[in-house]
Amino acid sequence: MTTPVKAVRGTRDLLPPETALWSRIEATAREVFARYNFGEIRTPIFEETALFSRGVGEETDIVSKEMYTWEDRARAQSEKTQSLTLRPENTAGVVRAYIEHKLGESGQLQKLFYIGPQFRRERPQKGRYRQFFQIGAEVIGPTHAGSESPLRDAEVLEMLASLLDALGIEGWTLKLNSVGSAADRPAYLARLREALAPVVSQMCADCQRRAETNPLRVLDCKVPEDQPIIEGLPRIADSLDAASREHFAAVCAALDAAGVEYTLDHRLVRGLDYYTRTTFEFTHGGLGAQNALLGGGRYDGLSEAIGGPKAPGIGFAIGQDRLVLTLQAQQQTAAERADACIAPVGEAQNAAALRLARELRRSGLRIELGDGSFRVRKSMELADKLAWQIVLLGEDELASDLLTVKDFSTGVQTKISRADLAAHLLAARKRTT
RNA sequence: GCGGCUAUAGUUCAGCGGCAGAACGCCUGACUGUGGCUCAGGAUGUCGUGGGUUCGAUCCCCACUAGCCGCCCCA
Repeated sequence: MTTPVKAVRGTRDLLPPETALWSRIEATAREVFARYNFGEIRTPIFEETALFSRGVGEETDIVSKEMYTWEDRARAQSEKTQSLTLRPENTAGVVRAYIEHKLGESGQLQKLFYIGPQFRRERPQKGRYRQFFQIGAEVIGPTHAGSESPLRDAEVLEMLASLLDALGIEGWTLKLNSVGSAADRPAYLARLREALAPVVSQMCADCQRRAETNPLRVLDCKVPEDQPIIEGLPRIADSLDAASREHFAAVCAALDAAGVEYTLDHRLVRGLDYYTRTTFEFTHGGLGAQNALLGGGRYDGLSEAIGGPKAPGIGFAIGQDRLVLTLQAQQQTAAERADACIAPVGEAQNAAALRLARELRRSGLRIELGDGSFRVRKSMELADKLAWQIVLLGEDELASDLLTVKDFSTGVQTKISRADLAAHLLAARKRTT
């Protein structure tokens, strides 16, 4: 026997009943996005590698070691090979599409959402997969369309709070920070390096490494002994120019007015180079080491970084896998039941049963169809597992047009005329769900 | 990429250097057109893969693979 092929590391199959939860999350997200007047965008699963190296940043972990990249072969002698990459995130692709289709020329703010798989070659863990699913949105446009307005930041954050509430996620925390403009960043980094130089030798090994490779990440360190040192380091907030500071204050004021709760976290640092000014993360305690439900921020210079016009924007990506984990921990998902199971009593009633099932399904009912080769006892057992009610279809029923209907939740068995059956089952559904 | 733990029935998990186990689930019957509760029976495994030690390995050792936990990073 040949060895069976298995799903590759870090990927998995999603099966019922879990997929019902995935669908519900997507449906809720679409509803909420619609209320904020966002439209859907679908970008390709793979892009030119340069999009990510220039957009996300050559030095980020994502680009430097986590991308699925390959050389796509040339089709003809005259053609060159092309370096392609499975998208590790979707913001760069959306901004690429924004530039390519000259969406900025409309003069309108573009409000786009996406739902789809992303790929990063990390070591898999709970809540961290190599193919994972993000639900995200971007607000982007020319400055005169209001894309830089702090009100946009606040609206996006308020929308996220509403979405998590609509999904039934309990106990989330919004962490908020401003990492400053493209101009603020180098100035702050210089100050940070200066402050780190005399103290870094007293910090943990990770911090000593981070001080070299990515000093911002030192702020993220969780080692208790390092905390007093980190508290003494310069804060990003103190290095912001007046415009950034004012912008961030306006975001906070709008959130206060809307009644969205948040905590300021001056150490919140994001791992993608394109983030500027407002950055945020929604976390949930139940997720363990991967506690970020979603993350995002402003990216005022991304369009220009990949060759487009000035197009400030703000966006986020939600880890759908992590929403599923959180919701599963809150309430266990039960298999969904059909409204009714049509059970032909003998094989002679099979054809009539299919016809009845067709009628009921056309009225919008969820119907399981049994088999006349089953004994009634077995049909009852089966139906009780799959459906809320059973409709027995035997010789008597067909002759009289009065069908035997039993409701498993009450145990009550009645005779219902065929004409009234659909209405009866629909009414029962309102009670049971 | 680094460190640790784990891998046995469909599922959750016991187990022991000498015939492979439980619970739940599944199938059959008691009950030939009535489920749930009960009772009686039954089926199910390359014990993750490959090597080694041993008379003998599911068990001990090594490697690999995968999952989980932590680091890193992020969604």
